[in-house]
Amino acid sequence: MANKYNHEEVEAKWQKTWSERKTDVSDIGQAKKPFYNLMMFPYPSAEGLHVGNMYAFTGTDIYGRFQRMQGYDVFEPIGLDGFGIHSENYAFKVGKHPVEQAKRSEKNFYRQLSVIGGMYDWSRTVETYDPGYYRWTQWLFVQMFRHGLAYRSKAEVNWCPSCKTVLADEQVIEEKCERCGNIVTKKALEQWFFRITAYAGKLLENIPKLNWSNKVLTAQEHWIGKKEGINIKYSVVDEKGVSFGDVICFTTRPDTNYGATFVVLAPEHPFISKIDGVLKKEYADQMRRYIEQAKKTSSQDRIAQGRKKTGVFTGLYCINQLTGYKMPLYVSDFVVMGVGTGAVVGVPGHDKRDFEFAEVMNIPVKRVVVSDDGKKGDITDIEDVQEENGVMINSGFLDGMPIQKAIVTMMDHLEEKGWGERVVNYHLRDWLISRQRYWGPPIPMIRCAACEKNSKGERADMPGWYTVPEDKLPVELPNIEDYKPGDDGIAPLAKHKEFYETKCPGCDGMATRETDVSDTFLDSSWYFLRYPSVGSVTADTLPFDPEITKKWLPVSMYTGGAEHSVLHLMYSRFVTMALKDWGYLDFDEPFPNFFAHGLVIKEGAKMSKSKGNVVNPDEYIKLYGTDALRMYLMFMGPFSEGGDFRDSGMEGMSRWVSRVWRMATSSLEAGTDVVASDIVVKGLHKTIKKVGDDTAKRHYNTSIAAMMEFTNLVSDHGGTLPVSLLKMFVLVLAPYAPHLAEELWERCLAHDQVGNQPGAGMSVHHQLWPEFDAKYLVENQVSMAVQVNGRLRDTIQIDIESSSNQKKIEANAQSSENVRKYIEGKEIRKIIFVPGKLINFVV
RNA sequence: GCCGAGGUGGCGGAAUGGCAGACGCUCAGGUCUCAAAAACCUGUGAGCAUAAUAGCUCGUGGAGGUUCGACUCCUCUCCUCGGCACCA
Repeated sequence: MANKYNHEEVEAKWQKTWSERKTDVSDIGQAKKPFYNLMMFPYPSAEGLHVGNMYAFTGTDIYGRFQRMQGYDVFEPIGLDGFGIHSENYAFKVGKHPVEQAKRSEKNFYRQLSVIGGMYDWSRTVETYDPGYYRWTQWLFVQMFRHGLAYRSKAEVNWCPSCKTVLADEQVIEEKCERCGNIVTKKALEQWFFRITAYAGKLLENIPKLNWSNKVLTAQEHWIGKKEGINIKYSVVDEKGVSFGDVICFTTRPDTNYGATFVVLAPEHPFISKIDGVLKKEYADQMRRYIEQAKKTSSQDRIAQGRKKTGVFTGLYCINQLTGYKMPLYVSDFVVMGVGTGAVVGVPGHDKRDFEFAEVMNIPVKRVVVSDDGKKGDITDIEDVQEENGVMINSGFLDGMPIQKAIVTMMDHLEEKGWGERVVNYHLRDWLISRQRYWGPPIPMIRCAACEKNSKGERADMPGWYTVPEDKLPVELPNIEDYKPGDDGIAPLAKHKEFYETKCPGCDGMATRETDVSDTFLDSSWYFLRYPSVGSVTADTLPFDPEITKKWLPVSMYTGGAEHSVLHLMYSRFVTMALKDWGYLDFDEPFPNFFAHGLVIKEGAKMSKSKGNVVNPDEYIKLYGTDALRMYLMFMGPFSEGGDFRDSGMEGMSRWVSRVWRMATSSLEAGTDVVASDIVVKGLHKTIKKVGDDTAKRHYNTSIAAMMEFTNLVSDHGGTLPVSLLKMFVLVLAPYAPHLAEELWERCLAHDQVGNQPGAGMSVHHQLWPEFDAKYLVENQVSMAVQVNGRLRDTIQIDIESSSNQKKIEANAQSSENVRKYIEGKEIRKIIFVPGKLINFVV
């Protein structure tokens, strides 16, 4: 059965051969035209490689192989993002120690990755849980601290009072603990943060320079969320006019300030502790009770429960200088401390949330006349509300002004008067690094109580804190048995004296190590810098080699899922910018080109274990082969959109692979006897062009369709090709079906030079992409559409030379019986002529 | 609520403002076979109509508009999916 394609045999043969011949190992040092083709790091969290991973990797790999055939030295690395909560949770689930499970996952993942046909450089893998890697993750933390970008602050964590444990967001399901079902509350802990907000401006500013899809760029833009506004200062008094200091409110709409009727503070606002002792007892008690209550529920929970906004009056007032109005000062948990200044000036006539509060608290509603229509200037339309409540109208000096102009005018006015100051705020929050968990790199910090007392420390603003000296890195994660997250939000490592007891780098006295580990997003925020340097002479002394980095970075093309639009991509950009500012890099954007691929679904439904419709690539590879699966995945739909995996479609692709095999083998058997018709030669050149153009654009589905059209054409014209043409087709096929193409290529070479076994350097994957000859793209004859009033009435065949001769085509078209039927006896008012395309008679 | 993407045959999906439905699946019929599978061939948007695979009408979520001509551009609208969200 020489004519039956044996995918198992062929694919195994080439995987072995490529590995032996180091076909895909990049020459990092000597490369002339480096092309760093990177896909997002997979995290080996579950049973193994998911078909979604394979989809992403295949789409990336085809691009890498195509670029290599364009003459680039392509480096396509692979590794595992194996630290972090996903891997840890999976280890718990299967009852294995995370260290042990990591080894098992690694083995299984690498086995699967080695059979999906990717051109991975297996000599340079990266695993985030490898001490040789996380040593440098810790080094990065140390740099952040030294440059003032790491600091400590209180932050809320999810807390299950029943399990007495900290939960990750994904373990909180509908406000309940995923394990015991109890309501999850919030708990404030001192934790480490990275000051990513210091780079908010730069992160935003660079966005137009990035060649990313709009979707991802706008997501980043919104996430950074630049807001230009003004901080307005209000003096606070009691009913007798005694001064209590100032409260500052941030607003983006100062033009509505004539309508301001109240001010609200967040429960955590520092002003509250300031006034607590001096307030009238009745107000102070009420306020304390309210704040106590508010602390127990997070704002997300309140929204989810649809609770009405409520608050407490402090007995104090803020003076609105514009109107002289005494605005009552409230405390309410709908105001969030982390947003703006943590204090809001309430304009119920122009803001829906302010209105809701005013309604409940019985606060008057005033509206301001701005905007061109002279009626309202508004974010939220609450006209109907206005009628019911008989609100006051206040025009002020902005009467009738367009909103944008009114905002600027008011800002100028407030600044002139010294009542406010223009500020820029961002939605972006600082990056919470600490995890009260086991499976991550220990944060490389040491705290010394003695130094703290004496106000000594590595940084003046953080007494008592020292970084672990660089030559003592890594701080290795000890292999402990009680690795599960424990009581009272204490990290597992905090129960191990032998781990946390250490000497103070400052005073040499007794000190303790930080026992939280870092966020898994930190691991993946710099891995792309490590890959090219793996195995270099400097790999043990530097996180990344300067020479190599200069040559290979930034990443030429980054491919991954749009679900990482904000977090991973933002963190990587931030880390890169910081490293540049510290002098380690000479570029500030890690991924100038990023392609977001779509998601795979199964028979119209999302894949999930509970539905039992998860596609395991292993089974399909066994049944149909890697190449057929690769091509089917790419054929399902546009790579940018994802696709619907259907078993019947998989069968179809498998059939086509067999057809290609038969076409090729029978062509080789027929040998020199085959003469290709013009139409086949033309078809081949058209296919080369089409597949080349579409692959570059990552329109893999239409590339494959074009290849199918070609094999259909061959089948209609004898079914065989001369070997010289077959070789060109095999080259076009190579990025998509690397094993099949390599096998056919070898056979073609053997056919060309009988008796000479092709050598290692002859791999189809080291060949250049075939050039099409433009002369074959030109048709002798074109078919032109003949329309009457825009409706198709006939098509005519015309020589290419005459296809732009309007006179001739008019005559030709009018001789058509069907066309005559529609124009006979009518006056032709106009003729639209598109050379080579159509002619349209307007009657 | 806000932002983004998208709605095309039985299905997945093709179409620089110029012949809608490429390619594949499905289904039906046929060839081969004792039979089946595989393979190959033919057909497959709906409707009208025909000796005819001559021709006609409708048709890209819906309603309008621009245009000789609209899946494609504009306005409004409905629905689906994804992201963000008391952001002041």
